[in-house]
Amino acid sequence: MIEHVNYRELLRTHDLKVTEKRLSIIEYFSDLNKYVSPKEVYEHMNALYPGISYDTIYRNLYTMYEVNILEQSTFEGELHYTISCSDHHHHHFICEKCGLIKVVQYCPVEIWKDELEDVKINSHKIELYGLCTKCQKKAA
Amino acid sequence: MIEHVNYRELLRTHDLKVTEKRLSIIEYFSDLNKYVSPKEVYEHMNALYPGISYDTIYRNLYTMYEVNILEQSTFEGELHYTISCSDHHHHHFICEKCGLIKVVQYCPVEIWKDELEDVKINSHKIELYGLCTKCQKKAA
DNA sequence: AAATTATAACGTAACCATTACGATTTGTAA
DNA sequence: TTACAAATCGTAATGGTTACGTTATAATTT
Repeated sequence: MIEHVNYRELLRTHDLKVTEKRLSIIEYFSDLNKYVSPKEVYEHMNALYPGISYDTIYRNLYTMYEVNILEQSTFEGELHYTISCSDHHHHHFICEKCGLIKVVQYCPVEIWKDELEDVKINSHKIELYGLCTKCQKKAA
Repeated sequence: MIEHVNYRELLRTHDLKVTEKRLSIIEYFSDLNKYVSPKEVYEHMNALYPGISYDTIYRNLYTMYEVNILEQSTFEGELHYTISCSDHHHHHFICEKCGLIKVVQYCPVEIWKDELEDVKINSHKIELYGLCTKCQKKAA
């Protein structure tokens, strides 16, 4: 998780102008620790800034994804974003019920590179799905 | 890859009526060995059966996915399908250039279960992306 | 083989997430 | 504080997907 310290700095680092809306979006994500859809972001932002444009939401989400402030994933056909844990390679467990994220460290990409020696692996996507501790208890 | 043998049988096994369109869709996939979008399937089918309904394409793709004749994946925000290699657990390498699929055997799901002992892992998604041998040569 | 019934396909429009765009406002640097 | 580039607004368009009443076809029964 990115440190709270200074969202202004975070945006400046990536040559993005520091705007109210952007700060507000980052703040929304900062303690969320789950993937949310643009719609959810829109609803949150529209409460704070009534009449905010879709354009502002979608473009900012994508822009911040491009510079690695956010992570993007497609879940059931829809885009979802979460704040980026930018400092090291990792993957995610995602709770199917509540969307909670847990970071997973182990990554066997080197093993796959051996298995597929004739192709060039540029990237990979790994996601684990299931129920978090809380949602397991609720289900029982 | 499912054996060519008998697509009729394949459909009957899953309590699906054997129709021309369905046979034709399976035939289209049978030697393709890559993920394609519904649009691509539509274009192929519309050439064979001019005026074919979107409904027929989308519903059949989804139906055949449900009974595991096809596999589904989301790539750049769009659904994609390929014929299912239904007989064993595996994952895919997908060529970013031409869409070619290679099957990957190794799967570390047990390691992840150890790492995340407090959650219940129900499923997982693993995909490797890069360039196949042919597309590497073309690029050079 | 004909009749019956359940499922599939047709034709078309609606839905909905996402994107586009000209006009306006705001942030930043000179 | 002026000027310019970038961001936001407001709104409409786009495009993949789904919905649905009607018609056709496959499978089952008589």
